[in-house]
Amino acid sequence: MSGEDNLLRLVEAEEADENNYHLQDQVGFILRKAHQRHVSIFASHIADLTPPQFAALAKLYDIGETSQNQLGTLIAMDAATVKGVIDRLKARGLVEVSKHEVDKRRLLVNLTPEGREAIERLIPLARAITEETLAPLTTKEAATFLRLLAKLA
Amino acid sequence: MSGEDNLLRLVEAEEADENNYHLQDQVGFILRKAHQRHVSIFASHIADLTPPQFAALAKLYDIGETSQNQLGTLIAMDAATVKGVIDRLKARGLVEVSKHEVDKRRLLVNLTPEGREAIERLIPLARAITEETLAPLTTKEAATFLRLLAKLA
DNA sequence: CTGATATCATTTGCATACGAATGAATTTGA
DNA sequence: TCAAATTCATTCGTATGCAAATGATATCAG
Repeated sequence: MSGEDNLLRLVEAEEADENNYHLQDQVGFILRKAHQRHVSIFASHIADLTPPQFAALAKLYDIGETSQNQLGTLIAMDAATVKGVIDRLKARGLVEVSKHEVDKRRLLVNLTPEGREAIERLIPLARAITEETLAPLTTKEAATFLRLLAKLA
Repeated sequence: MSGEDNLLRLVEAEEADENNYHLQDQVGFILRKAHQRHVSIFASHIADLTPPQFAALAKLYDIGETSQNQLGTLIAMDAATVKGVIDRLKARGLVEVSKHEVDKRRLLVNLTPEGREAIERLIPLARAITEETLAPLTTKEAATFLRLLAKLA
């Protein structure tokens, strides 16, 4: 085989690599799969609540009563989505809503005693979920990953 | 202030830290936000297709005709989800389906010429999407991030 | 060969997720 | 002050995403 042949092969290989699009290497696709895996782990530990519902309860537990819109901002949900989440939590008696006395546009949301009891019971499970999600990484890798992930989010 | 006071404060701080659950530090929550950001970037570059629809086209372009179920496995979608995605791509003339000659359970899916033209046109945009998604990271950080993310997915 | 098991696809029901449109209430600015 | 712009919430439409049930077909085991 001549040197020219080798060069030709190399050039063709580079072109093939450039022209080839591998879905499984794209950050968006892997991000979607990692998210799916996390949701699955979450469901295996906490069967009666979804991650968004848990997020709403956890944030209300953290900051106390707030408006539906503000809550949505804090847990990264748009107005339409947060409404559905709050409606379902309300139907289950975990949160209660009331009108803001001064600003009549606002809908205040707060935990009920049942909601408070629920989130206090679930937080230890949530810690286990985080741990299991990160289990494929070493402690050091997990710290690096979280740092970089936060830069992307 | 006595040494005992300092010790008490330290113990209280540690307890507070243990008892405090910060949603915004949990891998699941950040993963969800990073995924949201990616979808948003995707939509800003490719308005007429969703990431799952793009994934289906890209995989069919890569491997050629396959069954609906097999395609679902390759792009990480369950049977119910992939059916909806394929139905919509079919309605737009980007894929076509046919029955497997031997195994009558299987539904074969393939790109149409329009689908092939579309995915060839979109792949350069997809590269830009990946690049923009990873833009907050340096090249080295991005490589590290992708390696760790893949371990989680 | 045939009954049990497994696979492929579909359907239903529920839960995010978001764009766009709408209406009510508030704030701003000329 | 008052019209314009903004904010808060709701509704509608579309698109994942998954569990569970169902039906059709194929494979396996005795």
